[in-house]
Amino acid sequence: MAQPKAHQVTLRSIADQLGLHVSTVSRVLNGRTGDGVRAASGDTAARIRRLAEELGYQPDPHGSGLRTGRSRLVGVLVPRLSDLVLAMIYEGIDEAAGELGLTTITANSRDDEQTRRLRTRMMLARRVDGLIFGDASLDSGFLDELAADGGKFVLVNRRAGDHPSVTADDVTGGRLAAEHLHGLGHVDVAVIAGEPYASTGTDRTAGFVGYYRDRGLAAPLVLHSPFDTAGGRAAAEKLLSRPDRPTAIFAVNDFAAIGAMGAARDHGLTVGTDLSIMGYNDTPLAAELPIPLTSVTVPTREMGRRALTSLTRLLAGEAVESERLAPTLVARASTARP
Amino acid sequence: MAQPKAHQVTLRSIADQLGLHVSTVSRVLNGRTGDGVRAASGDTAARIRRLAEELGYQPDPHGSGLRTGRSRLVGVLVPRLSDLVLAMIYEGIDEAAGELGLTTITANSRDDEQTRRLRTRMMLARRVDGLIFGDASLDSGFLDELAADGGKFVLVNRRAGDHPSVTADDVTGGRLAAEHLHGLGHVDVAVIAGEPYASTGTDRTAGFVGYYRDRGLAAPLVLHSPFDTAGGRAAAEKLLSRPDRPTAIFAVNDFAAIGAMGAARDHGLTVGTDLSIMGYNDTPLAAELPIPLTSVTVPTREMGRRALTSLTRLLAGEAVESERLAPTLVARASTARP
DNA sequence: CTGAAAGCGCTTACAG
DNA sequence: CTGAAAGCGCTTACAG
Repeated sequence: MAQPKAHQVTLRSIADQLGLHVSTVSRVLNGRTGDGVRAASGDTAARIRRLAEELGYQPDPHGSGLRTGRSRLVGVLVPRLSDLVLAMIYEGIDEAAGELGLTTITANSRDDEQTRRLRTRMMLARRVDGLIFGDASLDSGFLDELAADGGKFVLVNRRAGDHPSVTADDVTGGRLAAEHLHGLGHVDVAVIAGEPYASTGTDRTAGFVGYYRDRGLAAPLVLHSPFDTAGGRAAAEKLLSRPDRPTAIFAVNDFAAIGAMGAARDHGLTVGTDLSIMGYNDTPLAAELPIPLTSVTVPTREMGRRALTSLTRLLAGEAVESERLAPTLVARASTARP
Repeated sequence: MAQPKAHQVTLRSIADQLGLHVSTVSRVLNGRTGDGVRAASGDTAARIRRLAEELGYQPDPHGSGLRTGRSRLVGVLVPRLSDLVLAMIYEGIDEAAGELGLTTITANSRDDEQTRRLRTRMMLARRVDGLIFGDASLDSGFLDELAADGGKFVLVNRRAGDHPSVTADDVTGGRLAAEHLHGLGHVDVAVIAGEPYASTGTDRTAGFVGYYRDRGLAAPLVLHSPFDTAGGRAAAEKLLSRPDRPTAIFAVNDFAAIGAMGAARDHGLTVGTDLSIMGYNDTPLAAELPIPLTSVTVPTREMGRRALTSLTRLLAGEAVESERLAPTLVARASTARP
């Protein structure tokens, strides 16, 4: 026998109190308002709605989920939620989900293939209706498999293969960065490029390098590194120790840029004056740093919102196109003429 | 009629293939291994387990949830996930939850009472088994109500009322900060105290102020502010504009401290030399800043893990005690002798 | 407009 | 050791 649940309000308890059948109550409470078709007579419907409201009825998702085969649950996989950019994207996703009565569950993959598979599996076990991946690797093998198995998902922040994605136009963003530094007069420039498996880093780098190359200028130095502060510091350390050290550094991520600022200080260089450094994403910190950081703004939360919208379209059977949101550059004190 | 689900593996499909009854399969697959009691003969059990494994059986939580009245879902409410400290706590919670086969859902309350109520309601509608609040307000009215209604929850990071919580010992942390600055010789000190409704800020401030008061020294200046960089900058701006400006500032949060560093620079002060600034939480950024930030380390992820453990105990009917984790101070270049 | 039935997948007390 | 039944709460095609 089932556990008696704590005097829970169910369709049945409402139906019984009103002397109606539970199916009638269900029809009314699920009735898309504004329809021509009515689920019950105006009077009956009103009585049902009033009582449901009064008792604080909340449909049990286990019941409806079991019956409909849909959970109204969306899984969101990210490299790590403690990466501010991903946290903000997730906030956008969750905000949009909440407005549609969807619930999100999230997990960190730490950009590790095995963890990615395991956590995806756990989300599928939870019967999510669809997934949003914020941790796509350019090597899209896992996603290809998942798609082949009928998995429904969209990517956010990073693109991969031909899977539908909502990203910023990172190539353009990288080009904006190059245009800015070149415009200031920087010719010897370097890129702290992030991880090679992430389209964000590689696209920004490609845009940046392309700009210099297209003008027949010396190719920028490119160094890969983790996306965090320590990674940026280590990469900048290497760059600044070279005899032909650059006059400007473009880090594909604000946190890496902050790390680079630390390395600059260690080398006795004043950022903005002796060395220009810029970041990417324009995190809330960038403007408030002791030396405000030039960065490229990306509509992070909006990216999350759109990814969720895209996913719901996909789940509704519509075809969805990838979206590329436009970045803009914000010049601050960390970059200046050489 | 129900939607035919995509050839899903169910207890029934396994039972049919093996010529067994679904209840037998259920008993075997739920059998706590290592029991003296066996759910089925060794041979039958082995066949069931082998087939389940082979087909990749994953129990449908809608079925078990409906039946047992438990969802194995935990709700986590935070002020905002884009606050790094909360993101790290959440990571700890989710990590521990995953190890126990629990799934977490999270939401931002933005420290807004109405949002807090709404999002809690949504989690309850999702039938979470229990809740973890990372956004407790010292005015614990809402939590008192929830507890009276039989809601099961623990608090994390911030304490409130007598509700079970897992926090750092913030009073001690504040005292450590005071001891450090006083030890360096700072007498004119100020506190950027955060929001008055959060125990983190008020406890750290109380510990700090208490240390100076206990020694008969002038009471530190105390200014409340938002916990973020912009808030810290604005508060420091005020402090540094005073004729009797302090020689050291204790910000109860690293991000506020970074904002204060910006304000110092605007005033032409070199942090560490002309003005000491310290933060709290020792976020990964602190050590990597151009001027490394003195801070108080708190085992953030561990706090999250323990909160989850506490909640599972509570849900199992055990009595749980509040926990206070010990903080330690990390001295860096941002604080020095006046 | 409303009722009655079926059944989604699961667990568990009961029989044998 | 295994089966059979009941029932958790819900939705939906079918009748009337």
